Amino acid sequence: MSTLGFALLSLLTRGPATGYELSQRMKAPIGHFWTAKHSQIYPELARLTELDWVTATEGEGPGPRAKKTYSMTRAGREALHEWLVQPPVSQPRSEVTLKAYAINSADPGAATALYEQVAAGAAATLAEYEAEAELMRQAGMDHADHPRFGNYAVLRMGIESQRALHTWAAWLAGRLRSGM
Amino acid sequence: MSTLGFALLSLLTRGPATGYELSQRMKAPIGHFWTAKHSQIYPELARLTELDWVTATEGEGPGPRAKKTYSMTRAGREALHEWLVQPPVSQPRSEVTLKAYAINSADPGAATALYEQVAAGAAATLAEYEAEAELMRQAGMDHADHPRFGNYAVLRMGIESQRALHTWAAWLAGRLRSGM
DNA sequence: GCCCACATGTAATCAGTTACATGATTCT
DNA sequence: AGAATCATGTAACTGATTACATGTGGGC
Repeated sequence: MSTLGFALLSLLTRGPATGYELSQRMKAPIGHFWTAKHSQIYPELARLTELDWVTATEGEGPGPRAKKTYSMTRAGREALHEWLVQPPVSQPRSEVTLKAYAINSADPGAATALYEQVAAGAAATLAEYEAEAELMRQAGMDHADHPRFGNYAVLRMGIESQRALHTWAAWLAGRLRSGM
Repeated sequence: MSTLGFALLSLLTRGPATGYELSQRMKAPIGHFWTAKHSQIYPELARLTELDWVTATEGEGPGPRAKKTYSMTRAGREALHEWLVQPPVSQPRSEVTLKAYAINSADPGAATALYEQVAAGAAATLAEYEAEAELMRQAGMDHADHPRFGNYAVLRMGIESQRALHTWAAWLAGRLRSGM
């Protein structure tokens, strides 16, 4: 099973949902670290159904096709349970870091502007996440026994990532300015 | 042109190379943020050659085929120059963060062990990167005018990323222990 | 003799994005 | 009347991994 399959199972731990709702749920907070379009989600749900890791109950849809609400099965829960504690393998990809590798081939002014912009964007996103995290703490979501502690944990990673990006981009912009 | 194409051009700013050498060069430091197998690199070099962004000079190879050494052309340098200052679009993917989202469905003991392991791994990688960065500073690579400043900049992002990962994983492991 | 480094490719498959296709309800 | 939201799918294509395929030279 692909990572996306487990991502969908993870989303279903928050309760049954349609493919459409799963794609909405995927937006925040895990969308900061894993995304998929509906065109990838629907076939994946079909595969999960084949495996009997999820089941669908059909109902009246707004369009020409039936609306299907998916729930995890016992087998799905077991598969997820195992996957969750396997050491992760995927390595990150970062286009902005790749660009920094060839920075001496870039126009200094434009490059400085780019990394200042990246730093500013990271600062803005960070502020957003911090505000959301504060709301979550007020709801008690920062305790491991809260049913949506996972949302808080993911947001914390978002905060750490954006902080790292901000620190780095601001440092780089500064270096470029002093080297001009 | 795909991101990989620009990654290869970036690697060629360090001097002409064969496909094989490019795949070696890709290992460190940019391999921490962008990788490709040789099976993806060779066809991509062919596409870059079609575009006249690189040229190959052929020579005797160790195997049945000729060894080709690639160099960037003026057009390649111009294309890279433009790409370097375009705002990056790709969003990161993190399997370990995805797993944290469904943490309440995991076995608490195994999950604690997993995040402790992630934290320990990040600490080890961080120490490695710090040592390498110190060597680079001694070589003067921390100045924007040094021809390999890009290597140092990428390594700095590696340091910030590992620091963020370590902070987060250690925090999460601590939370899981206190919630047990 | 066997493994490793050097060196280059192709084929099959899987993962992910973009575009195409349909249609009801609700809000402006 | 037109746009947005709800809702589900397929087709075509691009990007990336795994597996197949070949062959030399050097070290143990």
